[in-house]
Amino acid sequence: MEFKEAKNKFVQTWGALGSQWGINKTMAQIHALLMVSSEPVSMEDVMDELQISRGNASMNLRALMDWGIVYKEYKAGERREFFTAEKDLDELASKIARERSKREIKPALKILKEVSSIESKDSAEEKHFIDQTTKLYDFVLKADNMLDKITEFRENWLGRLVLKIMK
Amino acid sequence: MEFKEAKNKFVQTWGALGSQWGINKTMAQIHALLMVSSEPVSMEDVMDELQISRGNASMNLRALMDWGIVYKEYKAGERREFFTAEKDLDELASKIARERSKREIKPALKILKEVSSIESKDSAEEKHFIDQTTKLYDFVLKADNMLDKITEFRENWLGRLVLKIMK
DNA sequence: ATAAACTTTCATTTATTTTTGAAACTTTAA
DNA sequence: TTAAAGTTTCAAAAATAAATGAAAGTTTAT
Repeated sequence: MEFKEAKNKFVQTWGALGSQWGINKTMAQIHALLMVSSEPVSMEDVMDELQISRGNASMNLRALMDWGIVYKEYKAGERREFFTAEKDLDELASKIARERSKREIKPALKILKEVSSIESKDSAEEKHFIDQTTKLYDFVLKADNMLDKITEFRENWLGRLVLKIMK
Repeated sequence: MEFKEAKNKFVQTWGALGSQWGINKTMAQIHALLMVSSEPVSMEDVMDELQISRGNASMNLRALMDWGIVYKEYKAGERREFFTAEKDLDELASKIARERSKREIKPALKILKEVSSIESKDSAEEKHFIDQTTKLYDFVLKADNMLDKITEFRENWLGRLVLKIMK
């Protein structure tokens, strides 16, 4: 396999994986492209390589920046904007986890709490509902906190040092 | 909030959360419904409660059984089939993790390995590609193994005992 | 053997999500 | 200040994913 083929395969695979996890395919593909680019990439380049429209490129680059995993760069003497991806994988995972927690898990938790707090009538059906949603709330909360802990730990410099030494 | 309203809200929320994570909305809703039902539920009930067609109910129930998180049950003297969800949340998480690993992560890993194994030409661009995809392979592999370890641990009865005691 | 009760399948329809592209907007250099 | 270079927005179009429903397939009781 030659470079160009491999690069394309990687971009397609990353895009497909993204779709399966609820991330728009093009967004994942752009991210893949930037991940393996040694140099900052212009919007024009992204459009060319992925054969997508300017609007699409613009919107998904913005979304990636909102997620905090792609950065804008300015080159001296260049008018255009260039983009680079966060290449540190621990940092990447941590940002994705933080963002999904904020956007999806926290709001879901709020609703789980609400629905598990209804007045307990005495039917077995309602008792089971309250019991099950309460358990779910506790479980999701615990899982979410675990992600937070990992993130906190990583951001703490002493932790980082330990990580580096361990590696 | 009364029971019926709370139940509906829970089902909708679980469905929305599913969509965001790449799981078909109806599949997630059916799962939610079964999770909070104290009694086994017939296909007819599912169709009624979620206002969906027989075909849709059938296919999504099958998909949930393929994931190993919903079971068929037979009631004595009843011709119809009934369904129940896996209600143990650790078990549920473990099955979902196993299944996503098998269907999505393992195949992606295979391709990551392929593309990271191209002959290294000497351009910086190609070097960077190989370096980055190799790192990604290692990272994803490590994350995937972690999930396996957690699952293994949970399945081991001694481990289970420890878990119970810790709780 | 057969018909009633129930489930599955899949071609077609519907709904949802994503993409396009052209107009509006912004920035910069001259 | 203005026009060229570049970016963003968003209504409409296209692509994709999901749902329907009727026909085909099973199973069970008689």
